[in-house]
Amino acid sequence: MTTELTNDSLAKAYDPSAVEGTWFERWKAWGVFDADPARNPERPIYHVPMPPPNVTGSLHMGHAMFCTLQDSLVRYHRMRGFETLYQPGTDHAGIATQTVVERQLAREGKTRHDLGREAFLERVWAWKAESGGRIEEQLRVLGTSAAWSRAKFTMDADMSHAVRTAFVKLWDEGLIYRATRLVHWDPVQMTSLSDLEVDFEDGAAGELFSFAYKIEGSEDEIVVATTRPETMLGDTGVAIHPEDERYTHLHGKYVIHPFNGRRIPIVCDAVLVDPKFGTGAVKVTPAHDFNDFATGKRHGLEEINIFTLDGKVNEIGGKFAGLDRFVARKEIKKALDEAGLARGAQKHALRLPKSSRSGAVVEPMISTQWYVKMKGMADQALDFVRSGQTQILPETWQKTYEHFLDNIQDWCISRQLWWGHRIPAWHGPNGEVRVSMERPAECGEGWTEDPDVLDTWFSSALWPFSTLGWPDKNPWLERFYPASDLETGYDILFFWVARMMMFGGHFMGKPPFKRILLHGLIVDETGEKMSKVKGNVIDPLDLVYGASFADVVKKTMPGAAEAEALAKFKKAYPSVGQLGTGFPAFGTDAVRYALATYPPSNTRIALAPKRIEGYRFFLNKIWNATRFSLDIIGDAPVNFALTKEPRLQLSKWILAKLDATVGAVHEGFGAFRIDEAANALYRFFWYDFCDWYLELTKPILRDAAFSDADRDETRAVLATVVEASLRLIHPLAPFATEELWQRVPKADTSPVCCALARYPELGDYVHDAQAEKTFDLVREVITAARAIRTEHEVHPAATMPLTLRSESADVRALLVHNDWAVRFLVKCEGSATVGGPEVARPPASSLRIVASQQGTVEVLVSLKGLVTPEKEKARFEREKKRIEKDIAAVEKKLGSPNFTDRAPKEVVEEAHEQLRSLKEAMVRLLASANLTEEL
RNA sequence: GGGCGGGUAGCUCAGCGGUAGAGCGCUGGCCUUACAAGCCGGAUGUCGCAGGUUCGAAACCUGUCCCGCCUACCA
Repeated sequence: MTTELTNDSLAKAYDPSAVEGTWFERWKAWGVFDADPARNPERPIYHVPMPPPNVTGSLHMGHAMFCTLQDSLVRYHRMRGFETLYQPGTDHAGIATQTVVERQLAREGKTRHDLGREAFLERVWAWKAESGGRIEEQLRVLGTSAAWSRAKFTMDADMSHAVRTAFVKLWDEGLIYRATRLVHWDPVQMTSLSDLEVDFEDGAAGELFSFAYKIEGSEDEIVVATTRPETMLGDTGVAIHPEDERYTHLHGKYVIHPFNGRRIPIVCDAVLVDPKFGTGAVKVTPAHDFNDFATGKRHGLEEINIFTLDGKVNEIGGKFAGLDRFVARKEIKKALDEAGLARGAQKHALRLPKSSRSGAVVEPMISTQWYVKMKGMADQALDFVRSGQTQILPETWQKTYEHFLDNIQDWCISRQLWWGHRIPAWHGPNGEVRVSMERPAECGEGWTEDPDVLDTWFSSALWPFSTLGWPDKNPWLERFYPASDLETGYDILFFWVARMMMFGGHFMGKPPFKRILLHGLIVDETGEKMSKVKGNVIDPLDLVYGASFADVVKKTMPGAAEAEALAKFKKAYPSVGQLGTGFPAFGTDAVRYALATYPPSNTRIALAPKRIEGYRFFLNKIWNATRFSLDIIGDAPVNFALTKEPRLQLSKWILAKLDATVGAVHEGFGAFRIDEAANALYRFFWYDFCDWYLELTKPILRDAAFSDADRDETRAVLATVVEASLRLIHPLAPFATEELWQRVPKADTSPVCCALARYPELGDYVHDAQAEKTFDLVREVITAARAIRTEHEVHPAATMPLTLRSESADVRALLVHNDWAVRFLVKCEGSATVGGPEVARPPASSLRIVASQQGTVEVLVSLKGLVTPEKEKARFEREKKRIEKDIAAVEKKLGSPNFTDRAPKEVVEEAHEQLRSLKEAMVRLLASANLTEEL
C-alpha cells in the first residue's frame, strides 16, 4: 500500500479533498484506533472518554472543537507509546430526542399519547436508527481516532444494566429517596427539570400587578403585588413583616379570597418580607413559588395546587378552570378590576425561568419525584480536586467547580418522559415501593412499574466506567480506570463533569480522571452565541468541504428569505466578505489546526473563517516544502548518521531549532496549551525551516563551492527535519502529514504509518542553544542588509557591494564562514567585505547596526547613485533615535540605586551586556555621521 | 444580591514583575525554476481609568467604569 504511494509524484498544490479521503480506512485497518488491555502491561495508559454527542444530533462547531483537542491529545500520546483508549459513544439525550420525535408526530396531527408508550418508543428507536449513525460518520470526517469498534450508546443493554445497577445500589444505600416537594416543571414537555436545566431570561418585560385583599369582617384592605396574578387562586397566606407598624393592627387577622371565599391568614414573616419593597405585604402561594413554599412550611399554610400538568387552571380555579395559565392571568386581572380590587400595575423587569430544552416558561409545581442525596458524594468529589488527585485546567475553573459542589442541592433524577432509562421501581397497592434490577417476583397483581425515566445525565455520569463494562469486573476496567484526561466544554462542568466525579468516586472509589481539561464556547466572529435565530450557525462540514454562503444560510435559517439570511450571516462574520461567495474547501486539517490555536482560557472562541484560511495556507506550505525537499533529497540513500555531528553551522542551527521546538511542543501538550504547541510548530516550520533553511539549501546543492560531503549532510538534515516535522504536526493535522510522511525517507525501521510512528522527544536532534544563537546573528545581518535595499528601492534582482564591520574576531569569523549564505540571500556583488572598524566605509553607502550579545555588526551597503543624502540622513536620524531610546531605557535601569542588588544576577548581567553593545552601536553610528556628506 | 473571568495594534487574542508580541487585516516592492495559497520589506498600541507597592508594573494591591459568564428567593 505504501510503496505504491511513494512512487506517484506530489500534486503541485495542496488539495485537502485529495488527501483526506482514504486515510481513515487505512488507519482503521492498521489498528491505529484499537486499544488492548492485555497488550504490553508495562506501557502507561492514556484514556480519554469522549463526551457522547446526542445520537440524533448533527455535527456543530462544539463537536469540532472537542474532537480537535481530544484527538490531538490522543494522537500525541499514542505516538509517545501510551496504550491509548479514546472511548467514543453517543447519548440518548432524553428530552431533546423525545422532543424531535414528538414534533414529527405533531406534523401528523398526533401526540405520543395517541400512540401509547410502546409504539412511541418504537418510533424513537426508528428515528435513532435512521439518524443515529450520522453523527459518528461526521466525527470520522474530522479524523477522530477513537476506538470506534467499542462505541457505546447510553441506551445499549450493557449501559442500561450499569444504570440500573447504580440506581439499585444508591437506593439500597439510602442515597436515593422519593419526596414530594416543589420542582421546576415544564408544562409543555410535562416533566420535571433539575435546577440546572432551567435557564433564566434576564430582563424579561413583565409587570408588577397590585390588588387588594379585604380583611375579614371589615372594609379594611391589604394590598399585595405580584408578577403572576393567576397564582392568587392558590394563595393561602398574606405575609407581612412582624415589625412593620403599618400592619400591626392586622396581626392574627384573616383576609377573604374574592373568588372562592377562602379564609387566608395574615402571617408575620421576616424572611420573606422586605418591608421596604412595594406595600410590604406579600401574597403567599406555597404550591407555586419556591419562597412561598418555604414560608408555607414555616407557618403551616395549606399548599393548594391550581394547575394541571400542562399548565392550565384546574378545578380549584372555579370559573377560571380550564384556562391556560397565561389566559388566566388576563382574566384574573380583569375580574379583580371588575371587583374593584385592582390597585394598578407598573412595568417590572423580571427573570423568566425557561426550560433549557423546550423553551417553555417553567412553573414551580408540587410533585413527587426521585432524588439523589449529593452532599457526601460532593464532598468526596471536592476532595479529589483539592487534594490534587484530579487537576482542573485551566486552573481558573477549579473555583467554579468548588463553588458548585459546596452549594450542591439534591439532584432530582426523575423525568416524566418516555425516552430514557426507566426507573427500576414498582409501586404496590398500598403505596409500597420496591427497587430492583428486574421486576421482583412478589410484585405481581396490583403492582405497577414506575412510569418515570431517569435524567439523561444519570447515565452519562457513569460514562467513564460503564463504557468499560462496569459493574462487571473485567480487564478493561482494571486497565483503563481511572481515565487520564477528560476534555470538554466548560458549559457542562456541572451537568456532566462534576457528576462523573461524584459517581466515579462513589462507585469506583477513585476519581474518574487525572485531569479535567476545559475549553470555551464557540461563538460567531462578533462574539454572539451561535443560534438559528441569529442565523450565525456554521456547520463544520461546510468549512471542511466548502459551501456557498447561499447554501450555508439555507441550512442555518430554513425558510427565511435568502437576502435577509445572508445579511445576518455576513454581519455575524465580517471577515467572510473577503472569501468571495462561499467557503472554499478548507479541509479537516486546516479546521483542526485553526481550532487548536485558540487558547483554552478563552471562554468565548470567536470563529473567524478567515483564520482557517490562514492555516490552509500553512498546510499548503508544508505540502510544497515537502515536495521541494523530496526533490532535493532525490532517490539516493540518505545517511541519517551525518546529522549527529554536522559540519555546517547551518545544519547545526536548524537541528537545534528543531530540538527547541520539540521542547515547546511537549510543554504545550503537557500543560493543555495545545495552542502554544501549534504556534511553535507553525513558527518553526514556516519561519525557520522554510524561510531560511530551505532557501539556503539551494546554494549548497547548486554551487560548486560546496563539497559532496556538504551535500550529503544537507540531504540528511533536510530529510530529518521534514520527517520529524511531519510527525510533530501529525496530531494537529493528521491527514496531510500522513500523506506526506508516507513519501519521505525515514531514518529507522518505521511503522506503517505516521499515526503509529514515534513522537519526537527532546534530545533526538542537536540539543544546543548556542548553535541557535550563532546563526541567528547571521540572520539578523542579512535582514539588515535587505532592509537597506528595500528602503532605497533597489530592485530585488540587482546586486550590490556589501561591507560588514565588527570589532569581534569571533563575529568576523562567523560572518566569513557564512559568507555564502549572506551572498545568496542579500544578493551582493561577490563576497561581502568583512573586517574590523579600520576598514574604510565604502563611498555612498547606507549603514545599519546590528547589536547582539556576540558583538556588534555594521552593515554597510554601497548604493552609489541609488541613494540621496536626504534619504540617508533621515534614515540616520531614525537609527540614532532608536538606539538612543534603547540606551536611555537600559541606563535608567542600571542607574537606579539598588537595581543591581535586588534584581536577579542574570537580569543585571544581561542589562550590562545590552548597554555595552548598544553603546558600541552608537559609537559606530556616530562615526558614520559625517560620511553622509560623501553621498 | 453573590461568585468568576475579561478590558493589550483596525479585528481575534498571547504575554501576567525586567526595554510591548502573534495571526489576520493594512501597506511598499518582487511572477527570485517548492509554494503568488508565495517571497522581501514597512507602519500601527498614553496595555480601560485613577491611585498605591516596587529600583522597575501591561503584569502585584486598592478603588472605579465598562463587558461577558455562572449563581441566587425580591413579591
